[in-house]
Amino acid sequence: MALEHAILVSLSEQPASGLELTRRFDRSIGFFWSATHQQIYRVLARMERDAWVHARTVAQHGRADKKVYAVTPAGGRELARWIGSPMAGDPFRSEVAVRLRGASYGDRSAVLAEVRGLRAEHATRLAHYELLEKRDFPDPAALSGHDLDVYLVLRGGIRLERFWVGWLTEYLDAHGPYDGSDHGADA
Amino acid sequence: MALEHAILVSLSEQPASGLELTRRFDRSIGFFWSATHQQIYRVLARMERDAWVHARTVAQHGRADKKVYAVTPAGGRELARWIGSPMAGDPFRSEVAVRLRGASYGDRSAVLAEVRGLRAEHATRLAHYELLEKRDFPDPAALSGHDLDVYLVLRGGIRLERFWVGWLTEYLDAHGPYDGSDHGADA
DNA sequence: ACCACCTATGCAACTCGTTGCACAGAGTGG
DNA sequence: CCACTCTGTGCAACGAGTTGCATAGGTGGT
Repeated sequence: MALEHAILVSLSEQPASGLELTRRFDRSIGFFWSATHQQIYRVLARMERDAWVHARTVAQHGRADKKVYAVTPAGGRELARWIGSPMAGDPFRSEVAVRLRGASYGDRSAVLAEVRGLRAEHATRLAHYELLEKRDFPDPAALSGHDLDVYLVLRGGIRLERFWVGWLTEYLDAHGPYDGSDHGADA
Repeated sequence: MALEHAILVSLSEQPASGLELTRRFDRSIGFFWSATHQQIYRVLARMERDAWVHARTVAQHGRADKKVYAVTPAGGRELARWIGSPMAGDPFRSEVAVRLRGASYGDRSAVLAEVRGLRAEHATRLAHYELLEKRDFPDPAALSGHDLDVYLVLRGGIRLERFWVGWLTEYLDAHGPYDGSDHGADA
């Protein structure tokens, strides 16, 4: 549904091959949209068929040739059309929430341990994002246009990680009359 | 992947028919997991085949018969197993984020209008959740067990809606040198 | 009597996404 | 030279989820 458009955004920022796109989807774009390389290749093929992108084969130093994709005018029009189309809120689908709600039907202490691990992961990611923010956007007030958009999406990632850390902490506090530190391994 | 387990949680709380489950997935459970009735019927059939649930046909007043499903011991064991299995963080996949990042390739003012509408929706939902919190959980400190879990998941919904309202507000503030109020209709 | 609508269940076809595997060229180490 | 690994591209099969439609009984309006 939207992978095509995520790819159009990414290729508009900078043309890339399938594998390069895959790496982006494991990094910056991947903060809010993930995709495997197979899916990307398949969608790229369809987009090329529809003339939304155009491939240019590039011979490389020692490696295999790569096909570098760039957005065509038709692709740009499609992206602009989609950007302006009505926006639906993202459906929130959380396996974690299902588990938390069902915790009393399983091993509560195991769930608490998992939640501690999960909170640690989110805290790590949050720290990483905050580092990126400081490093890449020292003066947010000076930003505008696409740079500002990139910054604001990073801000969204930061806010989201804070949501997770906050919620999981509330969960642990409510269920654990223990202290916040771990007597065990994780966290 | 997890719809089976979401259904197990819901049926553990209270047995239900396919349509009743569908309504739950449009309400409380649906805050963090959505499913259409077709999908629910299909998964229920598979779960019955695997003996995770057992159906009892119930004749009704005037309406058509319904099949009320309840969790079997085997289903309870499966749920307990899943609850205790390693928990992966929920992948965050946001079409909204893709649009915000790509806004400069389309009509910026249209995006801003959409974002204002979206923020209004999230604010409405937040108010609704906060009402539920006050009405159903006047004394959270007294909760324990499954009731506490239900409350904490609602708290997650509240925190998530606050995330959305906060982020979208930051986006609008950064892009709109206008005031926060709307000269138009939404917001 | 007829039509429209509601509850309740379900099938079929399709899209989206994941997983596992394949293949080809090129560099690296034994 | 052979096996291994890395990059780069791709197919096939499957599972998850959505959309559209079908059916069957009951209820209420005209």
